[in-house]
Amino acid sequence: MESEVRDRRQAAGLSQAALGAALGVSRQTINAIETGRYDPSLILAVRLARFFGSTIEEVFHIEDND
Amino acid sequence: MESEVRDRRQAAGLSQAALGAALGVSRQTINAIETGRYDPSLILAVRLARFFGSTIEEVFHIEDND
DNA sequence: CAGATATGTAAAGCATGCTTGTCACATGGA
DNA sequence: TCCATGTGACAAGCATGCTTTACATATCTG
Repeated sequence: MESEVRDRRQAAGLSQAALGAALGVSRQTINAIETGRYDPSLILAVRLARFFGSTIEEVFHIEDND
Repeated sequence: MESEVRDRRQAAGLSQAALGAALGVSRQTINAIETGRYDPSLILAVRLARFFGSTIEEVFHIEDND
């Protein structure tokens, strides 16, 4: 799954660690999402979208087959 | 997490099994989501929202603490 | 009554999400 | 150079999502 997390995080001037801390997850989790190693849970996806003042559908680009 | 899945499924005149089949998951998974036993994955949440012609944020009501 | 359909739930097992700890590498500043 | 910061990745372990199988209950219809 592709996402705009990296772009939006960098636009906010935050490190992966800082974003993780702001959302209550580890920096490795942010890294894994940005590098596509796995998809976030629904709850974390909502937190990310809200943090960026956006919606899940805008932040995460979900294809038909994943 | 509360959701409108049950209401929207019934409005569509579908059984849990029929909805599961339409989305490629088991009827138990639909049941578990409707009864709140667990939250769907992000991908399944997107599939459900799209199936109902809506957005994740509209179908799933996600509080601050989950 | 018997059979079909819909729902709720449980157990076991596998897949995925997330944690902490750790190592490695790159870059920039004193 | 040395040190701090940022990033990528891996392993082990725990939590959660989803599967199949199975059992129970309720309702409806013949």
